[in-house]
Amino acid sequence: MASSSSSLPKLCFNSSCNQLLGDHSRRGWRRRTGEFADLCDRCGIAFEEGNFCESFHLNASGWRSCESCGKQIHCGCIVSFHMFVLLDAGGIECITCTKKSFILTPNPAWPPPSLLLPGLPERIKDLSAKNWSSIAASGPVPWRQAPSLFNPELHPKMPSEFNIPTSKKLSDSMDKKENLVFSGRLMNGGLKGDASQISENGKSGSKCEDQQSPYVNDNPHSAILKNEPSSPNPDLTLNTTSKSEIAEHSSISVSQAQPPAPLPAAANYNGVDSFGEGQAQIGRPQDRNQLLPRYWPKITEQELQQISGDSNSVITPLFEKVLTASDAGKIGRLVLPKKCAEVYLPPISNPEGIPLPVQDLKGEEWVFQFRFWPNNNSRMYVLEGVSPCIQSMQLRAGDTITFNRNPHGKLVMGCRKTSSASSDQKKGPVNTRDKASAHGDSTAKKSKPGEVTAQHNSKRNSVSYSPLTMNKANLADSGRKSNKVVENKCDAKVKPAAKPDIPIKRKNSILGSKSKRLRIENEDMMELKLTWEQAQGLFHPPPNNVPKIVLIDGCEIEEFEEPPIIGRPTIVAKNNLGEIIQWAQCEDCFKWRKVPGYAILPSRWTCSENLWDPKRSLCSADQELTLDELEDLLPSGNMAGAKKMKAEKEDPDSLEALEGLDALANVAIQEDGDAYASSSLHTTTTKHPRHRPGCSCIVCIQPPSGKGHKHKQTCTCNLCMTVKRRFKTLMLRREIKQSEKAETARQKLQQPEQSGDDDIQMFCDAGNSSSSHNLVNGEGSNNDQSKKKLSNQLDLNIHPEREEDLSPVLNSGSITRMIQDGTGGPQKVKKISRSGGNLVVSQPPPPEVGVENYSTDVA
DNA sequence: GTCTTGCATGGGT
DNA sequence: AACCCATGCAAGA
Repeated sequence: MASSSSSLPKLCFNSSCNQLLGDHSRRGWRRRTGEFADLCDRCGIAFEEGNFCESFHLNASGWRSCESCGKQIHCGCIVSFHMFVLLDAGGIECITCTKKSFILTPNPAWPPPSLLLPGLPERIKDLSAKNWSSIAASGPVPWRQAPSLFNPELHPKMPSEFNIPTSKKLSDSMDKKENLVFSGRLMNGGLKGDASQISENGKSGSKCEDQQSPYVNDNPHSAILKNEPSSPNPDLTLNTTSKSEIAEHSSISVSQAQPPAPLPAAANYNGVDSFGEGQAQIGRPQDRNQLLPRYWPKITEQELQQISGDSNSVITPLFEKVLTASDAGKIGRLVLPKKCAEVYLPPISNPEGIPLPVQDLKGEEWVFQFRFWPNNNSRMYVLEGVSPCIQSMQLRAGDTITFNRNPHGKLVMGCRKTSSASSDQKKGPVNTRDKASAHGDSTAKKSKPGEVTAQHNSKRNSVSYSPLTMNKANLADSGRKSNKVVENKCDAKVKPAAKPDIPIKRKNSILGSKSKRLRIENEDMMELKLTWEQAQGLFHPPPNNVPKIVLIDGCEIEEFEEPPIIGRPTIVAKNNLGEIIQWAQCEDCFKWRKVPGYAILPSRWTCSENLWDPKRSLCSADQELTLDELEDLLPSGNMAGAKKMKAEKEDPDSLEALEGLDALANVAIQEDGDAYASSSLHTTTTKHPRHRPGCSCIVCIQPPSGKGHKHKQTCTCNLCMTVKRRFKTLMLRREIKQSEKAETARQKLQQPEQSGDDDIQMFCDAGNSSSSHNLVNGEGSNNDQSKKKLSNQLDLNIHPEREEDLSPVLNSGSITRMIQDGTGGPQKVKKISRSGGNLVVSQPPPPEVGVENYSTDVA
């Protein structure tokens, strides 16, 4: 009897007594810590005889009468919590009367079909234990909400019946303040009244109306099953039984030696809560037919409260499932775990199934088709037509859907959304699977694929400021395609506050998944890469900030400690004095203003912000540049402003049409995913953070792909000369490396159009008209016309960064080539693999290239 | 061409 | 080894 393990002198746990306990004490009720209240002889005897509340709580509030026999029961008191059940229609019933009411049913977890159908709620409302008994078939089950759940012979046990860990473990669980409630904890009383509010010594009886101990309804079963229904003194019987079970439970707990956390946290919680003696029967499912732990309802109090709402409805958590991609997909089929379907849903014999009304959290009623498919001599249960509901609840793959039953027998769906991606990654177990893992669920523990994926994701989800992490919003502006890529191809976890799209189950990786739906095709990967690169192009590195280069999935990502600067693109040029200047276009009037070379302008910049030239700090001020100068200066793709101005000047009527064309062009450019389209004339590339405005290296002097100023074949500007020289240099290097091909290479140099069969393939920019002066072509080597057209033409509009990709360090196995867009539209960039891999390119401009001469001098 | 339906497949438990 | 179940996929609407 003595249960005290402390060496300190102890007082009787009954606060009304507090008598000093000697060596001998009597064990009272089970406390929430899992220990037992130590009582003095007098109190202990009163407890054992079932008179404790009558003796000590008589003046406390919370006494209620059994609706059937009128017996007074002190509700809400831990001492007598198991002596009554809450009636659906209100009121309580003593356990004796309850026992008379319940009998088991073959599948009593499910109410009569009539209860499944809408339209009968009123009838259901008055459903009492007797109603349930009328539909029951065999055996006493005091859990009117789901009597079958406690039919160990016919049905899998509810989590409430799973093993309870040792008291120590239970205590530990309590210490962790698990917020989960026992699945069988039905009563909203348990929701509204914190368990802790129910004093262990019964002092909180005053709150009993609001704190009807729910737990007795969960598991009084244990007492009843172990006691003869004819027990003359139910109270005493219950107490006695409890005590015997307590001992039994202790041994069970130890012998089964479950890890502290393998059980649903809910069970853990209840295993130690103040309602506790009912857990004597808690045990792990004994046979293989029982639910897998992953389906155990791990519903939290909060969720229960959400489901039960303000009503005093009693919610019975049945099972839950983490939504898969299929479940949450458009197809609208939710695969139900077989056991769950067979145990908790109405039996179906016809594959066509039956309509199954389900209520959601908002009280909305949905009717799904509950059916099965024959599958390998078995069945596969599905709920069809769940898509609207899933969408309504804004659930996605990875979220958990819970199935509960309200007192009326109606299914109520709850949900648990996975937390945001970042917290997922950082906080560890968050989703159900992880929770299960924490519980020791072996299946969950093996779910390493998810971890792999998480790592994979985290790879992309740099915490530091990188264009990648910031490119979402920007890409949204810079191109629909890019945006699409980000949304579809990047794991949603990258997106802040987004949930993972994929439940990550069994799959080794999303990218490498066997699932076609999850797999990112090579082409898409390429698209993704380009998108990242484009994103990089949008950012200026913060001043004096050297980025950290990270290689992710072969993509070079720069990370900055500080957020990158998104600056307004400008045209770098030189003035008469040879000083580096920039030409910036006013957002409002489209006029170009000269600003110092060092200036970094905000993305939206207007004349009024022209601090350097007060004379031209108003839009009304004339533009310094003539239109012709401007035309020379501007890359063709960015002539919108100039054209607009010119058109306005020459023919005001044409302006509108021109704007329309520009809009179309912009759309086209954006469609092509060119992040530069929206802005860049010359942006400081983050690929080369040292390239500041004014930098005139080979990379910086070139406009972005497709946007460049068209140079004529005979053009001898510095840029053209540089490119030509560089091309020559490249070929020479190649010549050295491939001595046996030296002769061929020289020929190619002289007749570049023939070089297409090899590595270097530069394509013309067909954006120009017939007089276009583009370069070398490889693809068209078998096309004589193309050859002629392309011969001796240099493309000065190649993407400089593509060239950088040629760096053997970064991309030794591939070479970028510009593929001519036959429509004359923006170039598309593809990377092709090189088998030879022996071309060394993209070294810094050779020394002979006088970079200082490459700036376009427009002054 | 798209959507729906029902079965098949195969990795995971 | 049997079963489960996520998902593919073909046929039909």
